[in-house]
Amino acid sequence: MNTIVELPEVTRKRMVQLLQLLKAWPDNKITSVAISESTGWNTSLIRHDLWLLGYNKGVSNGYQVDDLRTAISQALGIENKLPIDNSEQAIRNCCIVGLGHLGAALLNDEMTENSSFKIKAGFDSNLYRVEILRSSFPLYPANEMNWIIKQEKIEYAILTVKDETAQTMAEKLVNAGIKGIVNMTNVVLKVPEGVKVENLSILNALNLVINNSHR
Amino acid sequence: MNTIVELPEVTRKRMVQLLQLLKAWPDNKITSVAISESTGWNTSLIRHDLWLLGYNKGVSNGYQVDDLRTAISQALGIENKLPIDNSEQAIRNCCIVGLGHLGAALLNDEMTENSSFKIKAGFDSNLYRVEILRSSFPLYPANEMNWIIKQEKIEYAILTVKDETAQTMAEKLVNAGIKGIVNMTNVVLKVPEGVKVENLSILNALNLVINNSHR
DNA sequence: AGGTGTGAACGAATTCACAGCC
DNA sequence: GGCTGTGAATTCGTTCACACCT
Repeated sequence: MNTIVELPEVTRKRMVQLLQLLKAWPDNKITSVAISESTGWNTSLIRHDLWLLGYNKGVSNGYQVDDLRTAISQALGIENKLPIDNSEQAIRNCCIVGLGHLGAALLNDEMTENSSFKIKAGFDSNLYRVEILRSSFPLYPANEMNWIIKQEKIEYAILTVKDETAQTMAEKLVNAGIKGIVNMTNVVLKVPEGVKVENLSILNALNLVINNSHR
Repeated sequence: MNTIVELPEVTRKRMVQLLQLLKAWPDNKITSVAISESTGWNTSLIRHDLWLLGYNKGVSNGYQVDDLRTAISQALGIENKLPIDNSEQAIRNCCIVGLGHLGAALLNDEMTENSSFKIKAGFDSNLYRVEILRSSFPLYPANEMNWIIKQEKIEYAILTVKDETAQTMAEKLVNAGIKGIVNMTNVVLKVPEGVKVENLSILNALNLVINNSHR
């Protein structure tokens, strides 16, 4: 048996991905071997992750996809809902900060469809953008960020401002009570402990994808 | 002394970020303590990383920012150039696959300015998009991907198609000889060993940024 | 046979500790 | 005193090995 202890970050990362794999899985059965073939993770690692997470309903010929999905979702607190399922569940409100090219690309709900996230607002310090852009949720000038975030109970932000203003904006978000930031800028953000940052800089990713294996 | 061995992936990741930090550093001197304050990494970890990478020009009162920058760039093969510097250097060609909201947001060069990357092409299977979108590099229908990639010597791709076609497109990219993929879809891509994938799914990032620390 | 659950064994990454330098 | 370079010690993550199930 395994005590309810904080899951390691690496495991969480894999489980979030596994959830995506399961979402698109054709069959209703899956084995650690099959997962391994799709992901490259060692079969023991997969079983071990599942074990850490407290799941032990696997039978000798694999896992039940639906059951595994809901188990992982619950363990991670993700509530990755199926399109049909409209059960009452925690909605996590988020916002987009910076409506330049990248931010403006996120102005429709499609990304968060069937997820437990809901985009409630977009912000930009450029009033023109705020007025001219069309979106499926309201846009506001950046100076209204603080009270809107509080009023709308927004907990997470997607940061798509330009590098120069990234740190300043992050600080404003933190002051407004934001709990997590998806950072699409190239900047290494400095945030107080307790605020989680996930870095998604495309340029940094390109730099990491360079393959200088000497072989 | 330290033999020229493959750098661990974690170290590479930190170094790419450190490079960004140095790029914006106001002073020309920096210490491991200062880096730690900005990034949260333990000071020993920073020194250790630098050591792994073979750098040992730090004096007892810190590092020379410019020198450290070029050293890291070289060690990683990144050639992170300063705006002024127009030295001859390896250009890494890349392309954007999928010109939906996200892909269309990347149709100008600004992201790769001052980097060693150059976007040479955009692809989409929707001919209408290919014709109507404006960009600072040519756009092509997806079925011309293979020969354009070869002709233009494109090595890296940013994948911004919708989830349903992600795996198929990735396979086409691999067949065309692509070496690395920045994967902005939610799909866990299955690629042959030797092809590097960096996952940048915004939705997955949101799921990871959820903070269920029980404290 | 082909699968899971689980702890132990192993390997990788981080932190500690301290000598040496300015 | 405050800093780096570096190996050793420690912590953390992955893989192995095997009992058990169907």
